[in-house]
Amino acid sequence: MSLFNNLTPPFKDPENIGQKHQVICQECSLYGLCLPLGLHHNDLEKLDKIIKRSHIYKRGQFLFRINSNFRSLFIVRSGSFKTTISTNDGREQVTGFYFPGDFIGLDAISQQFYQSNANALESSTFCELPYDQLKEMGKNMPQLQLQLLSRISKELSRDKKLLLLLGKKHADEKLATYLLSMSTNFRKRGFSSTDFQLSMSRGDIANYIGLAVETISRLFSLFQKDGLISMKGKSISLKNIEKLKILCG
Amino acid sequence: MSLFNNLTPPFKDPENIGQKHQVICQECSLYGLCLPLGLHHNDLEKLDKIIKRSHIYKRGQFLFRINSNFRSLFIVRSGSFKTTISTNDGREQVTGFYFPGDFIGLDAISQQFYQSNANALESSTFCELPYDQLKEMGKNMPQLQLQLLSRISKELSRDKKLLLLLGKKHADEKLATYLLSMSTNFRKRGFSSTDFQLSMSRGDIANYIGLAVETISRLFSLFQKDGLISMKGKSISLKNIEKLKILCG
DNA sequence: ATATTTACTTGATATAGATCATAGTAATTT
DNA sequence: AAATTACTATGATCTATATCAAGTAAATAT
Repeated sequence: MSLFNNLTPPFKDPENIGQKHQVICQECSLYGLCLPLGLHHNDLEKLDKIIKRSHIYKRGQFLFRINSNFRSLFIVRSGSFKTTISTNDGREQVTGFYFPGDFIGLDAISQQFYQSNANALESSTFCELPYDQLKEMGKNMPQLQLQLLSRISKELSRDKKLLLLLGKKHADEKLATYLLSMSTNFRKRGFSSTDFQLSMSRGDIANYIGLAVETISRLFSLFQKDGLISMKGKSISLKNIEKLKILCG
Repeated sequence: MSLFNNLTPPFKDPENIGQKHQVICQECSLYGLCLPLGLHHNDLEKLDKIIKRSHIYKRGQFLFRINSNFRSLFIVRSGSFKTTISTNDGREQVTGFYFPGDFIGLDAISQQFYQSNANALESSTFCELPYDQLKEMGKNMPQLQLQLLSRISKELSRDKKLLLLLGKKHADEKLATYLLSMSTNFRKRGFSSTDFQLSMSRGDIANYIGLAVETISRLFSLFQKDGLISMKGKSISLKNIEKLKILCG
């Protein structure tokens, strides 16, 4: 279980479904990272009413599948998710990892359908925002619209950097970049930027940054030998952030 | 010069700078492809007033550079543009090609600064939308906000597909995918989907889809030998779209 | 018109990282 | 607790595509 699971009230019993999940936005620990940021009290209460809060989704469980009808945007509450798309013959690409406060489904807004599959990397929860209602509310809440625009622009900018990574970086640069971006993810959420748990498998990391699993394994070993990191299973500790930054390219 | 240059009033004399460019939105041939779509007459007139219409930018000329202050969004009026980002040591990645009606700069909305370089692939013109004014107008024009959101979501979805291409597709699949996406670009703008001029160099194509120029050259030769396409310089004719579609993966 | 630069093509060779093979380890199910 | 399954590590080998080399064609400058 990743540290992210501690961001919202911890769910000690994974079978404890449907309870304690109705935390309102004002009392949510994600408040500072999430959509409501900057909304007035009244507006926040309205938004609060259209948000559906999920029970726990277990590892592998799907939030939505590609080409299914687009109805809602999702915001991660606890845990983490990945999105994937595939070629016709089944080669799969991980197109994003999502952590508490992140939006999932933004690329579906312009079409009728979801543009990827989304599933949980670990036991996770999320908030669901029915898009029709959100759209309606947005008409009288410019601040909400701007937040949405800003979030989607942010993801676009992230993906452009990923294009550079996939297109031009070497294996070691890819992994260093990935580790530092995870480090930033944790720091922004108030956790240690040097010691954390990766919620995704080596396979998912490899896929996301365009490498084979074996290459990732070898690089982790190499990085450890060079004193850049130390790791045990999914726990990792960044030992030389400066060197990692240089390695990023 | 690409066919796209004929979309708006053709500029026969490339030195004819500052003339004939003040076409209003209502009379612009891009109307159906562009931002104003769905706006009421009054709103359109307001929008029209904040739009600055550019003179001709020559091949290579920059619209903006990475890390410079974000002030405006741009919409291609004629010609075409590319955006690029680089590693520290100067390896460059083309992150997008932009054609008439396309927005440039959407990934800068959430930051203070442009996230890429943008320059013209050929003699081109654009409309400039000062973002502060656009934001202000959006508060009273939900339709405008939704258009913007839809456009940015569309680009996000395009980039996700590009991640799949860069991460998982083979060289021939990459090129086939690229050619068909160009074909769609032309079709959507009312041109032939089988016969067109590529405004970008082999080098730009290669870079965009993560290959070496030499590989592109070889593949073009191979595709011609196999009767998939025929081409002379930058003019290309798709001879077997069905086979190309199968090749896409 | 001619020179010079830049873009493109094709062949020969090299290599980064994939794939294959095997074994160990951790997680999950029975 | 044992058995099955999924994940991870590491060595050996292979291959798709990059890089290097050299010539041709096209574009731009003189």
